[in-house]
Amino acid sequence: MSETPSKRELQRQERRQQILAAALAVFSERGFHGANVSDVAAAAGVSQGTIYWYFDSKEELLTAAVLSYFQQFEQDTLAGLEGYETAADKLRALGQSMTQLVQDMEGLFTLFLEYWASSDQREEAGELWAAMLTEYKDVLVGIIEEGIARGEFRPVQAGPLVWAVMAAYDGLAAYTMLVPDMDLVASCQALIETVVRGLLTDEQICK
Amino acid sequence: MSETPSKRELQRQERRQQILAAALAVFSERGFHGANVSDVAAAAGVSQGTIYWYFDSKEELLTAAVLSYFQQFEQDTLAGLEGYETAADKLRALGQSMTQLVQDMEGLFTLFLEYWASSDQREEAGELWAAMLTEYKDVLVGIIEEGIARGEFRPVQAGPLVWAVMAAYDGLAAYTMLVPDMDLVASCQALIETVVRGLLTDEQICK
Amino acid sequence: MSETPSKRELQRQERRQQILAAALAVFSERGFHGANVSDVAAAAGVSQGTIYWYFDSKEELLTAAVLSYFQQFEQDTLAGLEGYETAADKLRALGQSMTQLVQDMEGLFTLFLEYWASSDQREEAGELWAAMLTEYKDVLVGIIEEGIARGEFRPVQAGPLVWAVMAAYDGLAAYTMLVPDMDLVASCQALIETVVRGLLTDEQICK
Amino acid sequence: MSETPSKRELQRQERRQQILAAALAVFSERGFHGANVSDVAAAAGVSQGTIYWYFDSKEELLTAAVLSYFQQFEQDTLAGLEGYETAADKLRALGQSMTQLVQDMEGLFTLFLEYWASSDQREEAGELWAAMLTEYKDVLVGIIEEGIARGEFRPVQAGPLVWAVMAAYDGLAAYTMLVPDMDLVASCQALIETVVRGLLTDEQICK
DNA sequence: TATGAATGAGCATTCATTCAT
DNA sequence: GATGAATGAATGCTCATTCAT
Repeated sequence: MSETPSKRELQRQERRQQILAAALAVFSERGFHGANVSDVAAAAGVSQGTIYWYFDSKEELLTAAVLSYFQQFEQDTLAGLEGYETAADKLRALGQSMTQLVQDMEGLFTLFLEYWASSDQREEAGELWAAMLTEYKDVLVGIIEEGIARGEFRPVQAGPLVWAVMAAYDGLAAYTMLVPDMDLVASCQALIETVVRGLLTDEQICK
Repeated sequence: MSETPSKRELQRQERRQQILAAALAVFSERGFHGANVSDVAAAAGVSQGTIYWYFDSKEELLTAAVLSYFQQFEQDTLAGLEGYETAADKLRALGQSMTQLVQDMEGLFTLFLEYWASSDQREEAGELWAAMLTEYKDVLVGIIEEGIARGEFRPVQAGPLVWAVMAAYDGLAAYTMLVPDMDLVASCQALIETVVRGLLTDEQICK
Repeated sequence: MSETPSKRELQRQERRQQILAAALAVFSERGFHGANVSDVAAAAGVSQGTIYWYFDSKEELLTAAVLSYFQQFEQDTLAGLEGYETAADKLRALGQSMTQLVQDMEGLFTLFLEYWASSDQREEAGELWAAMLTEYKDVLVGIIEEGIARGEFRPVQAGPLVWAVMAAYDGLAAYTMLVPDMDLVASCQALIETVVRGLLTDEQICK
Repeated sequence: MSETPSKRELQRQERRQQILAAALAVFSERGFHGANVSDVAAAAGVSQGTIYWYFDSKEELLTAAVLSYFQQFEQDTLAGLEGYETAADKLRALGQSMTQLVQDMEGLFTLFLEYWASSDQREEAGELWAAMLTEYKDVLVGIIEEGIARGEFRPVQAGPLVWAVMAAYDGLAAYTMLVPDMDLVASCQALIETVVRGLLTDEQICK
């Protein structure tokens, strides 16, 4: 009845976060199939039963963990875009955020891949995922179209290109774990530079 | 008297292929974790035991299936490169092969993702993967460096860029399944075109 | 308030005993290899999973069952030694306990044999066994040495002889099942009597 | 039709021996359940199928191997009895043979135990085994009764005692593997000496 | 709320045995 | 005779999920 989220509710949220953090850590280390619920429970310092008090299934737990992580990332990143003038600079800034993300994620990325790839979840989770990616894509498309409008970029169809660029980052995250001597940062930079140059108008280049 | 490697051996190879094909089909449809060995056996028209006569484990079966598929692809693709003159055209040709691959693979790609992401294999199988990817990368790097030598491309560091492009294709394959309304072919083309343009020297662009 | 170790813990112990008893019964009837975990589960009135909640493996279950049985036997037997005066009488009393054991054990003994003989356990479990046997041996050695000190027995090296006597009982248990018309009790008595006489000093015999 | 066992037949016997030897080696090293038919086949340098050309089942293979070994032993041992005068000396001589056997057998003994203990075989194999043991027992009983007749031994019931002595040897063989620091030879000697003394008449001792 | 005990379906793998060649 | 390929029943064990306290 009270407006303040009762101490109970606060504790509940806290406990929930505690479990989510543990889940993220455990899943990203051992993979979704490799980790089991009791591992998460142990890492969170609660019993198996408690996990099911907060989440309906192992799958839902994973979804929640992944979402919470990405929502945080998205907020932080978009906020960091302020203060850049040209579309090219904005693209470069976003590129850096994504590079950072890819570096930080390590195991997390494997986890996402496995999660996508695992057959059962494709429906529900796929939609969530698609929504997040699309949101992200729209930001990038916006920047490019802005660049086109400003005469900075050639009049390309931004959408397909943006998908490819995002896919490249995700793919690179995967490669990192397979090809240890690959220079992740160099690849990210080479990509964004080449793409930005590919977008520039002839005037921008030939002036 | 005959040069042929004994009928037995032939039958053996045939049976092996039969199982590999079934494994590829079943795994790519139901995923590695989702499918069980008896599914594969049934699809191949043999008993479970027979699977183990030809492969040591479910995992090894997967590795063999995936590898055999890719080796075939690699051969075909590289053969198709003949007949193109400029580095830009070769890149475009390769881009088309990869686009085709990504389209064909559908379920296969999910499988590869799961395979990469799944925790156990990372060691042995990861190295196989890395080797294949590296081989591929070297071909692409060779083309770009040839382009640089011919004065067609700017003197970029080809390696990192190539990784990013390959990663983009793989990533797009994954996206396809998540974001149904994404235009895969358009993305592939936008990528390769933008990248090729990003590589061209100022002279090529401004002439 | 209560000293009792929580109802939970009590139930846990009870359940554990219940499973151990079932395991002993099932294993001794069908042998370790012949019986399967679900047999034990059924006999204990629990599910297979529950077995694994209490024991790590089928093998560990066997070890625990066998140990619990023997520890009980050891306690009972040693307690029964009180009240005998001469070393010879003590030996005879122990001999009777062991005879009784051998008679009761029937299937159990087969199980123990299989357990010893089965290759995997030799390491860990073998040590447990060795410890138990050694403990037992020391008791017998103590009695004989006491007899020597009292001038009742000749000054023999007790250790090796005791091993042989214990081995004889175990061997007889095995023979019982192979040679149905063998008179187990007579053999046990003949053995202990002959050995006791063999131990007596010349004075004891010739007086 | 020919009396001479045709070359075919000779080869067959040879091959059979070859398999028996391999079986004995493999089974005694890995145990009956631990070893599989293909292990034996590999050790014998033949294919699995061949094993079944010579033996009906894994079990029959084991039986044949064990029997062939023991029959050899029995022959050798009994032959060695000639040349001893007193019953006591004969007992001691037999004791030495058995000690030797127990030492040589190592893994073989484990094998026998496992074989006995394993539930299925008890019927057929048990009888074989019983027959062999009984034969052996009768020899020992004969010696003791001869000693009694000669006035060397007390008029004991030889049968039960002999079973116990034989059981002791078998038991010691088992113990050897469990209790590494047990002195097997000392135990065997202590046993036979104590038993022989236990058998001697008062006159023999007090004279 | 939280616990830990209980469940039981599900699955990879082994291996004695058979059989076409 | 001999081979090696094929079979398929059998089983230990895992783990997401449920439930009595």
